[in-house]
Amino acid sequence: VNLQQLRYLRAVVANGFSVSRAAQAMHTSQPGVSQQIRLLEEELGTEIFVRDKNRLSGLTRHGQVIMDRLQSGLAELDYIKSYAKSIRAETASELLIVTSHTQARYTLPRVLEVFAKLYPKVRVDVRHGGPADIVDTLRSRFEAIGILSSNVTADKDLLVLPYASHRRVVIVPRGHPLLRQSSPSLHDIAQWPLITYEHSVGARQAILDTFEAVGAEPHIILGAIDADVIKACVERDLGIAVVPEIAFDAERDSNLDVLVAQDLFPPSIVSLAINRKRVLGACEYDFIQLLSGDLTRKRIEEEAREIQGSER
Amino acid sequence: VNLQQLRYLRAVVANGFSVSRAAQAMHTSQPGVSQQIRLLEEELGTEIFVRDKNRLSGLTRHGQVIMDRLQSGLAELDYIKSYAKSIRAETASELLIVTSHTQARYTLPRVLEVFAKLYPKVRVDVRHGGPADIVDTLRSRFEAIGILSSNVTADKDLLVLPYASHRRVVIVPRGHPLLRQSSPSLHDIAQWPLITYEHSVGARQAILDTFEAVGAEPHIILGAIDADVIKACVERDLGIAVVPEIAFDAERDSNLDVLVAQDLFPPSIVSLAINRKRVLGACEYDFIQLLSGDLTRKRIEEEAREIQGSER
DNA sequence: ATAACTTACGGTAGACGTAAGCATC
DNA sequence: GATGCTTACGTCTACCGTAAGTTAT
Repeated sequence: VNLQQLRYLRAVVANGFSVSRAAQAMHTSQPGVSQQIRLLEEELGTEIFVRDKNRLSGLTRHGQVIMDRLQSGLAELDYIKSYAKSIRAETASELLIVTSHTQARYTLPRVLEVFAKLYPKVRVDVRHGGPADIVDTLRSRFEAIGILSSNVTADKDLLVLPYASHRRVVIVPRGHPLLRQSSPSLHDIAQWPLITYEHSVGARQAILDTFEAVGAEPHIILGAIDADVIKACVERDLGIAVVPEIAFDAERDSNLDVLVAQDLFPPSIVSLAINRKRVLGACEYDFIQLLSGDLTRKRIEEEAREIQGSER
Repeated sequence: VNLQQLRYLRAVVANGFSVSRAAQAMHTSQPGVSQQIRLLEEELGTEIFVRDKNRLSGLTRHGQVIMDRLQSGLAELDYIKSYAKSIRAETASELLIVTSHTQARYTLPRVLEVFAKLYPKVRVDVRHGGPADIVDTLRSRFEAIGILSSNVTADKDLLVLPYASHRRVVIVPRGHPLLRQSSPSLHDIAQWPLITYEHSVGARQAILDTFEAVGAEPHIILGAIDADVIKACVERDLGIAVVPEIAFDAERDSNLDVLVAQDLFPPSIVSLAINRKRVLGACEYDFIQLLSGDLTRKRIEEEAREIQGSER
């Protein structure tokens, strides 16, 4: 068994069971990948992929178990390389930030601006995705730093530290009838077509749950991936929306109004999330502290030590 | 980076930083191991081992982090092979049981006898060691099945299911003065030289804690690794001892007597422990159910599902 | 006919083993 | 001088890429 074979396997899965795309991604030839996978299956004595009409189409039952172990195993080993690279450079040479679109768009830029001055040579990659994507990435790439704007269910592999809370507001087109009500209720708001996030975004569920808790049934007219799209749609009077306060800028969004009934929706809790196995360096700690002064190195080290308990 | 290199690395650590012994263990030549490790260190750009007078003597600070990830990563990948082997054979071809000496000696034989009839072709390896060894093995070899006779601190990687409780008894040489007391206290018992387990055995601490709780200070005259040695010593009147009731056999141990004051010591809780990542097959479930009828397949599957929660 | 995986085959890198070299006790 | 790690070097395996083959849409 060879590491390369396992990487090929992972690449094939990551590329939707396409050997050709996997080969491209791995900068190698397609037959090589094909053959190595066959060899591996032969050596293990079990089919990993379901072959459908001479094409890979999925994982066998056993393949799923194998891929599970393979993913986490390779993640560990890959981190060794990432870690080695970071210590070689003394200070990290790149940061991988995974976060929600809202954070990437409305809070990170300020942080990145300051950070870039502190560490002009560090490349920062920002990815955004839904909570599931973020957690997935934190699991498979230990070096990533996650910023989640949803309440992630406690995860034994991750260290999750809430550090901020953003109020949510209802935005409406300028001069909207709702503005005339002194303190509109959730039921009042539910009367109007609602524009909200797409399924993969964590905030969607939080918002819908709030309506549901009081028995209100909003009519969702559109699900968008980010607040910018939502705002654009609200401007065009397609409906109203609930967004984090930080996504609203009174100057730029002059075509929108905010309802005063602020606290109808629970705030969005922003947390830092990192893989427990991650070893942070000075650069990372500085970045994190820029997110929130509360997240000091000392505190993070304490929190990290906490739950572990029984490590040898 | 090559899988083989990583295996060499692990072998060197496992063999007390001896390259030669690692090479032997890996059935290869010493120079090969030496060179591959150098190559790996070069590729990673960091020293993993502390070299002391042309000899490896420990891990560097970075080496520790690397080895940590490497151990768990390789464990995952090795399990793939183990798993593949087990599905190839339809029923498992071997079981690895790790347990305390007491269990291995006094409860397992009966179980193994029945199991051998059910699965005559399955080879069963029984290892014994202290709680730390057992947990270590369960962490690095997922295929292992652990039977712990101590209360293991909750471990996120392991599924621990208590299934039995053994009373502890005080054994004394036949006709010992203590037998004349109607119900001796812990203080009375502490008057006599005590033979107990060695440090690595979990029961030692449980027993000493019991004395300490009432302020008694037994004089430990000997620490042995297993109950058989302890019994032999008690027979020769070196002292008295506290052992699980199952370790005492009235017929065979005719030179010993048991104190009637039974419940002075807390019982020894016996638990099944398996790695959460382990996939159990019919053979394993049958083995486990032989340990205790309560440990049905259904129950184990339920318990396994429980704490996970947030897996993708 | 095209797209995708598989088989066939030759070249080459790199892992392994032997043998010699060095350092420490 | 014995032990144990390192360097040097030749061999040989096996991985990879090219090219041709197969299969299904």
